[in-house]
This record gives sequence, structure tokens and C-alpha cells, in this order.
Amino acid sequence: MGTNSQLLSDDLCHVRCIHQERVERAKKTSLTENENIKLCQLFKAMGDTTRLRILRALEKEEMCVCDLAVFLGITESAVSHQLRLLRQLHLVVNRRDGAILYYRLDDDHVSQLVRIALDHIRE
Amino acid sequence: MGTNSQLLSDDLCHVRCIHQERVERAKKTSLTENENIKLCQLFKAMGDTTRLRILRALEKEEMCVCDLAVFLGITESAVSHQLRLLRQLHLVVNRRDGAILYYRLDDDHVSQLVRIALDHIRE
DNA sequence: ATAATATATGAACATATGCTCAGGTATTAA
DNA sequence: TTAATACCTGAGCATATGTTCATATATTAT
Repeated sequence: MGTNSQLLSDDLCHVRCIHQERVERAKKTSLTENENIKLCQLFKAMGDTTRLRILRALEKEEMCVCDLAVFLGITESAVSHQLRLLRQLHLVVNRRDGAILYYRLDDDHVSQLVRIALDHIRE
Repeated sequence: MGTNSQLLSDDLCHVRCIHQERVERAKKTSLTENENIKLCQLFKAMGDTTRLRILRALEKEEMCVCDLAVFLGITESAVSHQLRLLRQLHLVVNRRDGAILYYRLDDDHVSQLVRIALDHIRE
């Protein structure tokens, strides 16, 4: 007979667990389901080549859909789909000037995230 | 006859472009292909519920594979697959203590990224 | 050595994702 | 009003992704 916490766990479901206390602490300090999902959506949005290039481009100056389509080498439809997603996550906003919609970053969080991420990959 | 830059673009491929200068500037200031891919990989890695929960848990204290499996409610195999990915991107590292591998965050970039992302979704 | 434990790996499968195409809406110009 | 421009949306399709299962490797205990 040992004192390993694995002996305390339920063997019926064949679960091994060395440090039950760590698991409990992790559960207690974890984010809410809703926060976790929103965080994931944000990072996932930035984890795509096309969307990241869009965000990087808008960091410098506002652009319209067809500008971005030419810059990226994809259809305006594809750009529009991605911009909708970025809008929903409050990463970009637009202003209308006649028939043209100019997109820009919503706030500077994107720039901050990119800066830190660059720090990471360059170290 | 107008002065819109769209008239200067090549009509053969049916490409519209309002602001050719902006496209050029975006191209000039864009990241290298390699940097772009690495940035995407980093954000994509954090853009998944399971991996983000792993990273958040390891922010507090180091854990082994079976701890994480119990915490997450998935198989150790699934955890191991995800940890390999996080290792390859230098987001986590491990130390061996006998047969057990303890995982922890590689550096504090993850914490910084999460903090800024939380600022964004909470505003 | 042999068995048990802890983790890693490859294959397979269901789901998610990003793109294009076709067509739709909104704004402007004739 | 009609045509043209700028953008949006839904469907369909090819690819990517995350999980489990079966199995392999590495370490420890008997």
C-alpha cells in the first residue's frame, strides 16, 4: 500500500492520476467556459495566413476590400468572408465613404499581440 | 475618362483596384513569408480550446501528461499529441523525473499573450 | 528478465476551415 | 430607371485538424 494519489482515483474508468491536487487547482483557477471560447476565437482568428496578413496591412493604413483582394491575391469574396469574421471578433471596423468601405483595426490589441508573438519567434 | 487608379489596372484578369499605392505599401511593409508562417503557427496553436487550457494550467504549476488528461477529460494520447505540437513551437518544455515528464511553459510570452487577449475580450 | 507504469506515435475518422463560384444587396452615376 | 461599382452571402468542395484506438518506446519495480 502506497500513498500515491493514483490509488485514490476511480479505477472503474481506467483513469490514472498522479497528482490529484494539481488537477483540482487547475480546475479552480481555470477560466470560465465563455472566456475560454472567446480567447480561442481571438487566437484562432489570428492563426491564419490570410487574416494575419490582413491585420498586418491594416496596422499601417485603412484599406478597402478590393485593395486587400489584390494585395492577398485572392477573390474579394474570400476577403469579405474573412473581414466578417474579424468584424464579429471586434478586430477590425469599417467606415463608409460612398460605395467604398474602408477597414481599419478596431484597437491596438492586435498590434500588441503581434509584437509579443514576434518577440517569441525571434528569440 | 477618370483618374481612378482602377483604370490603370489590368482588365484582362478582371481585377479591380482602387488604391494601387496602398497595395504597394502593404507589400513593402509586410513580413517575410517565413515570419508570417511562424506567427500563424503560434496563434493557431493558442487558438484551440484544449491547447489553451493546457497552457493556462501550466501557467500556474508544472503538470504531467496524465494530470492534464484528467483535467481536460480526454485521453493521454490526445494530450501527448498536443504537447508535441506545443513543444515544437517552444511554448512548453518538460523535465524528466524518473518515468514522469513534467511539463511547464517555456517562457512568459504565453502569459503576456493571454493577458492582452483577455483585455481585448473583456473591454 | 518480466511486468507495470508513463509517455509517444501512426492510422483512421469525423468535423472544421478557407477558398471559389454564383448570385444578392447597397450605393452611385448616367 | 438603368447600369455599373463595391461589397456581402450561401452552397459546395478540397484540405486541415483533433480525437480515439492500437501499438511502440522508455523507465521503474519485482
